[in-house]
Amino acid sequence: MQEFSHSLPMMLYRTLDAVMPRFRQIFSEFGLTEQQWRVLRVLWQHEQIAFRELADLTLIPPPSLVGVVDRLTKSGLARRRRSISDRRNVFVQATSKGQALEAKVRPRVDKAYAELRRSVNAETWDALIAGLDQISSIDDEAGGKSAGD
Amino acid sequence: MQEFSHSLPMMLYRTLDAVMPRFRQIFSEFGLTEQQWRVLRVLWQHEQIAFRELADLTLIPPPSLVGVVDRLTKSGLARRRRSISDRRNVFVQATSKGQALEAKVRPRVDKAYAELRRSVNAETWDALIAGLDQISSIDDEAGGKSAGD
DNA sequence: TATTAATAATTAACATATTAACTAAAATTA
DNA sequence: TAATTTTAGTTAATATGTTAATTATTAATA
Repeated sequence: MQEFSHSLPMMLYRTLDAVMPRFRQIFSEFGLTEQQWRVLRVLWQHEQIAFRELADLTLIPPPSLVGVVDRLTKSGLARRRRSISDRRNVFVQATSKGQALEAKVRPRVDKAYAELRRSVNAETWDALIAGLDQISSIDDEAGGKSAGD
Repeated sequence: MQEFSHSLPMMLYRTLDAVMPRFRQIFSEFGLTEQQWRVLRVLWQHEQIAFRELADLTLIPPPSLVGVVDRLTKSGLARRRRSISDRRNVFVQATSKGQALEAKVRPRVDKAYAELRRSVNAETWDALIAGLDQISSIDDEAGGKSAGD
């Protein structure tokens, strides 16, 4: 039985702790949080996107996303739009100011990401991504809350 | 250039989202949060442990750990103890009630963990852990906040 | 020894995660 | 069509993450 410190969850958290600070450093230079960056990152490739889909793509839970979009709106970087056909739905889109930010932030982030990737052996990296992809696609049936109830 | 959705950070978050719910489910049955579990998990193998070391081993940042230990104390599962030699230092230890909890919670968690591990190919798992270990040991020099300033 | 610098834990302020409850709107059914 | 159920977004309550500032204590130095 492996050590607690080397359990999968702890390894995942430790890796995030090692990797994220360099990116958050960049985000903060532009007054962005990590979650705000993720939302913008998605908005930059969608003219407009449904709230729920935005939550899925950013991995931000809906209750949290409400606040993130609120703050992006206050910053003038994004805006909400009610669907006309189904007024329950909300679409989110980047403002022109939000769009303009891409040209400034992305190069910095992309560069940091490239540096990170270069610091790791290529096969190791690919195996890692593949492993993560495999585990993240496991159906969460344990716990009894599956879709088959 | 790979997709945003398959960037390392997003893959790590997605994996955690896939893996953690089954454990949190168990924790909640015993009135524990994930962080409280982590602290107890460490306290169970240390007669007493320095606050800072506890933060390092649980990967819980000190400001957060203050609250976690507070709540564990209110629950009667842990207690603080000031160091006599250096009154700045705080030691944390599990109460007898906190120790007793191990026999109830750990078997459940260990079982869930074993199931998780069985659901993944052995070589994939090992490669994953190895990759995470390698990346998490990268010196965070990017950002200019290294120890060499 | 008085002063200054360094440490350890904590507090503060703000943003986010988690789970449950709630509201409005739409879809379904009696 | 009225009542019921479902769905989408939001609010609420509590816990935690992140960064900076504070407090208490100790160590280092003039």
